[in-house]
Amino acid sequence: MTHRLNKDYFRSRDALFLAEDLLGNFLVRRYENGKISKFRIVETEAYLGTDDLASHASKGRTKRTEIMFEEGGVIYAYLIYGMHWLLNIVTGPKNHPEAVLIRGVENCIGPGRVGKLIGLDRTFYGENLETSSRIWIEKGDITGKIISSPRIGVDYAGEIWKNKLWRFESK
DNA sequence: CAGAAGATCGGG
DNA sequence: CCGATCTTCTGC
Repeated sequence: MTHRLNKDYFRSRDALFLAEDLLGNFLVRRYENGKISKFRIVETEAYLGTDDLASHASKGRTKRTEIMFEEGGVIYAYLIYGMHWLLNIVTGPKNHPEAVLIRGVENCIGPGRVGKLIGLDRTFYGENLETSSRIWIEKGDITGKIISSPRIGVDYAGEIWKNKLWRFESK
């Protein structure tokens, strides 16, 4: 028996809460050939609102970031360094730009690796996690303890934001 | 319109 | 430590 997390789950809490709460849940991918794979989420980061200078949403509403302003429960996928697709889950209510970056799943650490693992590309931008037939999140149990630390690769965001302990790992 | 930098990764 | 590789944003 499995339990697919619905839109209410993603829109009713902020990215900071959900980044930690998503640990232990399963990222589920149904590939074109029908094969279904489930990956336990073990590392995440929260990007919160327009003030957070590490968040793309701090640039304002653009064609790239507009999905972050939508109601939680959809995917924000984007290409970084010309070769890595990163998976983000939009959270919170509409017009409240937040997202959780999936940095690692069991046996596969690194946001670019996760994107490659599940075959992420631009067509996943805006995908609805409640209704999609190819990607969704299922309830799982947390194992071990959770540690938090500064987010990776955001030194450009300034002292306030780069030092936020908004990266979460289940050990 | 040109140039720089990026929520990264793998190889040497 | 450096190159890959391309989108996005900034400045002139």
